[in-house]
Amino acid sequence: MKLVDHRPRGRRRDPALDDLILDHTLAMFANGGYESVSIEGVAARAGVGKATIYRRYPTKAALIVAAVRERLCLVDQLPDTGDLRADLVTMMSPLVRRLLSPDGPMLIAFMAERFREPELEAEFERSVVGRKRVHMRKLLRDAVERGDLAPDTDIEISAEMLPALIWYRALNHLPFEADFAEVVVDQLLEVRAPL
Amino acid sequence: MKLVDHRPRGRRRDPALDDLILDHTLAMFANGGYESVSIEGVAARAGVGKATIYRRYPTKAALIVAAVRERLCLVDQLPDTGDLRADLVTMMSPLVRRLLSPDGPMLIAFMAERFREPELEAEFERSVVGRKRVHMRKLLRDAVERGDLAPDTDIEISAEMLPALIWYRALNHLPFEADFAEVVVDQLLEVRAPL
Amino acid sequence: MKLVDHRPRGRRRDPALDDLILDHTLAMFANGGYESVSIEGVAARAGVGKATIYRRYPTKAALIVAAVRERLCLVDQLPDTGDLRADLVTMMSPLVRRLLSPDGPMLIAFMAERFREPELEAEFERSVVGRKRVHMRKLLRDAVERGDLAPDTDIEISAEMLPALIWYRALNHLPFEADFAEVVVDQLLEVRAPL
Amino acid sequence: MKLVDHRPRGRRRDPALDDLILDHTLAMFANGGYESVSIEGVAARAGVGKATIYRRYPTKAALIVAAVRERLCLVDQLPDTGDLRADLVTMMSPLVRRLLSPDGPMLIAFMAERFREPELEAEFERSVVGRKRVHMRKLLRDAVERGDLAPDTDIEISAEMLPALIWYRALNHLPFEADFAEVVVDQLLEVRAPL
DNA sequence: ACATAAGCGAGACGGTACGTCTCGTCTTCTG
DNA sequence: CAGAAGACGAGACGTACCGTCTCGCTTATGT
Repeated sequence: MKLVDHRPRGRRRDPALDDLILDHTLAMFANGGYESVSIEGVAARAGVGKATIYRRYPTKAALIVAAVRERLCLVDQLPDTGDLRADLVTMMSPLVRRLLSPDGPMLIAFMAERFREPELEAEFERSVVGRKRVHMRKLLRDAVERGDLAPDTDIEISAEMLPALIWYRALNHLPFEADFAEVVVDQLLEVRAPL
Repeated sequence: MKLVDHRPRGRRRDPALDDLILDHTLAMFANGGYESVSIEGVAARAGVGKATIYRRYPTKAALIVAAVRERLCLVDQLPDTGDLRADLVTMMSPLVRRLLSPDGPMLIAFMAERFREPELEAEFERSVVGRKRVHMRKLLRDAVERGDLAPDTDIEISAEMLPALIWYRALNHLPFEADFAEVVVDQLLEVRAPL
Repeated sequence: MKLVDHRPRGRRRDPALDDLILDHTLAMFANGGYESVSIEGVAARAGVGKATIYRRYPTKAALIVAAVRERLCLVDQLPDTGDLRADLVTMMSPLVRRLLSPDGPMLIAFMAERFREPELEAEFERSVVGRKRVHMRKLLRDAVERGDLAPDTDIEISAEMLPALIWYRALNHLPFEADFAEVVVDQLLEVRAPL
Repeated sequence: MKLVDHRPRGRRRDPALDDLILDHTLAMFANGGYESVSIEGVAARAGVGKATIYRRYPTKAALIVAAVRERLCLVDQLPDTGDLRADLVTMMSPLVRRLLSPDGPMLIAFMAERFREPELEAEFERSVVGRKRVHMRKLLRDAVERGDLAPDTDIEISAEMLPALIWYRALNHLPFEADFAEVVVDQLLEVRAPL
C-alpha cells in the first residue's frame, strides 16, 4: 500500500538549463555584484524564458544564493590528524588560495552580499560556515585535552580567529600572501602552546 | 591678489534640508538596508523635491554613503597611556557597545554596504579605519619596545586581530557580550606577554 | 513556401487595454489638449502600468495620434451621383455637423495638433484628407467635362476651397450654422456655373 | 497735490534684454515649435536669469506670444484704391511671400500654435487678423456698391476666402507659387464680376 | 493511441523606482 | 531696485526590472 507514489507527471525539467542559468547568473554577479544581476538579463543570455528561472528559484536572491552555493563550492575538507598546526593549515589555506585566485573578487563580493541578504546568510551558515566552525572547535578542544594548547584557551574566540583574520583582510582589500594561513597559524599557536 | 574668488552665487542650499534628507535616508536604511531606501521615498517623507536630493547626491548609493558617513560617526578616541591593555580596551569597547546598541543592525548593514561601494570603502578607510589601524600599530610597537610584548610579535597581524574578531562576530550575527572587548584583549595579551 | 512565418510568440496583447488606454487618452485630450494629457495620468486612470502604454506607443505624441486616428473616425463617404451640388454637400456637411457637435472642440484641438506633429500630419494626410482631396478633384473634373462648371475652372484651387473655408472658420472660432456647407457650396457654384 | 507720483524707483529694466530674450525665444521656436522652447534654455542662451524673463512675461506661453507678435510683424498695409483686384492682391501677396520665405516654417508653426493657446489666439485676433478682416469686408462691400461685384455676394464668406485658401495650403504643406495671391484673386473675381 | 500534465521560449501585465528635465517661485548677492 | 545665479517643490518623462500571467508548443507518462 503506497500512500504516495507521485511519480512525476508531464515533461521533466531540463537539467542542462539548470547549469546554463547558474552559469550566467554567476557571470553577471562576478562583474558588478548583486545589483547587476537581473533575472531578465540571465534569461536573455541563457536563451531561456523567465518562467523557467522562476520555476526553479522563487526570487532573485534565491537564484544568486543557489548560483554561489552550487558553483563556488566552499566546502573544504575537515581534517583531523591529531597534528593541530597541520590541521588548521589544511583547513584555512584553501580559502586563502581561492581568495588570491581569479575567483577572489567574486568570493569577496558574495561574502559582502551575504551580510545583506538574510536568506543568503542563513543558507550559507547552514551549508558552509557552520560545519567549519563546529569542526574547528573540536580540533581546539582536542588539542587542549592533549595538552597541546593552554587549558585556559577560549575555544569560542580562538575558533573564530583564523577565518576572522583572513576574511577581514580580504574584505578590506588588505594585501596578504599565499602562505598567510601558515603565518597566522604560527603566530597564534606559538604563544598559545604551553611552555 | 586672489587666486580664487569663487564666492557662491545664487541662492544657497538650505542646510536644514541636508539634515532632513539624511535623517530620512538613515531611517529608511535602518529598517531594511540599502534596497529599502528609495529616493522617491526619502523625497516624499522629507517633503522635498527629488531634484533637491539629486542636486546634492548624484546617485542613490552616494546618498546612502553620505547619510552614514555623516551620522554614524565612528571616529573614537585614540588613547596612548602606556598601559597597553587599557589602551586596547579603550579603543575597542566603544565599537562593541555601539554594535550592541539599537544602532547595531544599522552599523552592520552599513559595514556590509561598504564592501560593495568602492567610494564608501575609500572614504571610510581614509577617515576612520585607517587612523585606527595606524594608531593600533603604534601601540603594539611601543609595547614590544617596552618589553610588554614578545619581540617576535607580528605587528601587522596582531593589529588587525581585535577589529577582525569583533566585526566577524557582528557580521555573522554571532552573539557577544558587552565585555567582549576586554575578554578578547585578555585572551590575546595573556599569552603574548613574555613570561 | 513561406517567406515569413512570424507567428505571434508569447502572450498576446490584451485588446481590451487598447480601448481602455485610448479612451482615457481621448478624454484627457478633450479637456485641455495635448499638454494636459500625461502618460502617467492615462496609466493611473486606466489602471494600467506605464509599460503597457509604452509597449504600444513609443511616445506621448504617438499615443495621442493613435487615440485621435482611431476614435475620431473622420473618414466620410465619397459620393459620386453626377449631381455636383448634392455630392459636394454630402461630402462637406458631415464635417460641419461634427464641428458643431460636442466633439467639435476636440476636432479643432486635434487639427491644430496635427500641424505640429509631422507624424500625425503624414498619417492623417494619407488616411483621411488625401482621399477626400482626390475625390473632390474628380468630382470637379467630371463637372467641367459635363459642362456643369466653367471650363477655365482651376481644379486645384477649387477643390481646396470648401474644406479651407470650413476649417478656417472653425480654427479661428468664427461662428457658422449647421447649413454652412450648403451655403458655401451655393455661393461657389452659382457663379462658377456657365451662364 | 499729487495722488500718485510713482516715479519709477530703483534700477530701470534693461531694454537690451527685451531684445535678447525675444531673439532667443524666436530662435528656439523656429526649430521645433512650442515644446522646444524652454524658459531655462532661453535664459541660458541669452545669458540672463530666469527671473528676468518671468519679470516680463508671466508664463512660457506669454513669452512666445510676445516674441512672435513683436518680431513676426504680420501687420501689412490695408490699401483702398478703388481697384478691388489690385487691393486684394496688395493685401494678400505679402503673406504669400513671407510664407515662401525662410520665415515660412516659423509662421506656420506659430499659426498652429495659435490654435492651441487661447491667449495667443485672442491677442493675434485683436492685433492682426481682426483688422484685416474688417478691411477686407469694407473693400467687398464697396465693390458691390460700385457694381464691381454681384449684388448677392456673401460678404462674410467671400472675405474669408482668400486667407482661408492661403493658410489652408500652407498649413497642409501643399505647394504654391509666389503669384498664388494673384491666381486666387483672379479665380474668385473673374466669375464674381457681373458679366 | 491518446488524453493529461507539466516544461519551455516568448513576452504581456501591474507595479515601483530610477535619474532627467522643465515649470514657476524663491532667495542671495552684485552693480 | 534690476539682474545673474541658482535652489526649491512639483511632477511628467521614458527606461529598467520585479514577480506573475497567458500563449502555443514540446515532451513525457498513464490509461
